[in-house]
Amino acid sequence: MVAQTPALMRRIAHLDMDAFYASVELLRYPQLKGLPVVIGGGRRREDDLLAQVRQRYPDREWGIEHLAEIPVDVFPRIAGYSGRGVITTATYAARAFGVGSAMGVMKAAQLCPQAILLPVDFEQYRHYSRLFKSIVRDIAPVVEDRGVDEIYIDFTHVPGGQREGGRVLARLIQKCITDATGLTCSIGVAPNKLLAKMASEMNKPNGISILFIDDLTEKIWPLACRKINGIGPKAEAKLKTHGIHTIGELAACERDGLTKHFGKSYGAWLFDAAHGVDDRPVVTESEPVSMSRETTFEKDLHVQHDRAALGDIFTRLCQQVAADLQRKGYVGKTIGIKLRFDNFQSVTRDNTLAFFTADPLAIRQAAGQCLKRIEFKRRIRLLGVRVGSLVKAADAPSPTSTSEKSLSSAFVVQEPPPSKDSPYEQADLF
DNA sequence: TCTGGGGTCCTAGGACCC
DNA sequence: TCTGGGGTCCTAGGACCC
Repeated sequence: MVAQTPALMRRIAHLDMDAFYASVELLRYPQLKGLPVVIGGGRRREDDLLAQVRQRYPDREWGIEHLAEIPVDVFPRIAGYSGRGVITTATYAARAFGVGSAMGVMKAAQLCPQAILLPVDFEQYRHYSRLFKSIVRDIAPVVEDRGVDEIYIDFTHVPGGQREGGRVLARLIQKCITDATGLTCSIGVAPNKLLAKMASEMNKPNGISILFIDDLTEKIWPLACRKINGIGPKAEAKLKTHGIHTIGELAACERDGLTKHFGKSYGAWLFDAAHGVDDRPVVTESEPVSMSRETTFEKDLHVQHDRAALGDIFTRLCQQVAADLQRKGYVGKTIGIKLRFDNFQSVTRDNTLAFFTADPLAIRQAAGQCLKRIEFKRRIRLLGVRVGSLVKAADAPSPTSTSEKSLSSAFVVQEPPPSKDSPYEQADLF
């Protein structure tokens, strides 16, 4: 006798933390609640808050345990900022002024000069990221990571995951996260990831939206095409040239017409997306494909004039990416560089080695070869180093193995020659 | 007032091998 | 003399996402 499997509806949730970075900052600085606060502004250190408050209010003790008591007027205002950088998150009070993520800080300063500007603190955000994800996994184990503040959750087989289309479980998760962290999130539950992602945006902040496939025409089709995760600014603009603005208008297109103008693969995907079709599973584990480090300079640098500075930065990026690889236990064999010129044009070069490595010297050498293949006509704004074709260090073919003679010799040949000053000294770079 | 840093995936051409 | 395809790897660029 075989147990009868109940007919389960596929229910997928998308969970999005509300104004995540800014909300985490408000946990430390509750005195900023309700005020316009933006996070971002590049690497420039803000004035140390405690030093500032000690100077301005010298009549009492100020320690790390008093952060929540620092008067609001001590916090740096965005109007005093000059330099590069973009906003990563803004509180809802700041968003009311039109300030939003990915906006240049200087533009935000014009829209809302009184906004408080805080530097990013990834340590803190990672801590709360791990915390809320572990809370969710304790309730519903099938979770796909989509960055620090977003996840997909498969509700289908979770006890209670079917009740009210997922609303009951969504409410439970929302409550557990808020009780444990003080942070709020928005959750959308739908038949698939595509629709769940759109649903979670419908009722922000601290909202829940439940979507069934029958809601498609009423709730999805009136939305702009850009609301579909996977339609960016380029695709949106191209769709507009065909008179297609809403998802409903996209759904009215013929599949063949879309594949003709947008390519076989993307065109077919557009058609499916507009009809709410998406079979992608919730993927709980995945291996990294590449790791990289890049930096935008405070000022654009000149290849010859700033040669020494560029060389130092280049070496540091190689060391950083090597340290990342080693810390996480990966090695790679495609070493690449990325440059952005002052006109924002980007170029990349890469170089596939005969061996896997996580060694800063080997990376620096291979990346140096890439650099030689670039023609420098303009000042440089950004430099990056990337290592791809990753495998787990433990799974990598060993260069010393007797059965891998060719790899072994390649490894030796590629080792940069030792130098008595710095092992990174290389006259022909930059 | 120009536009961060970390990723993934796709395309398209060329080399090279069978 | 003319004429193959398929498969895989590598490289460069670009769209998109968080």
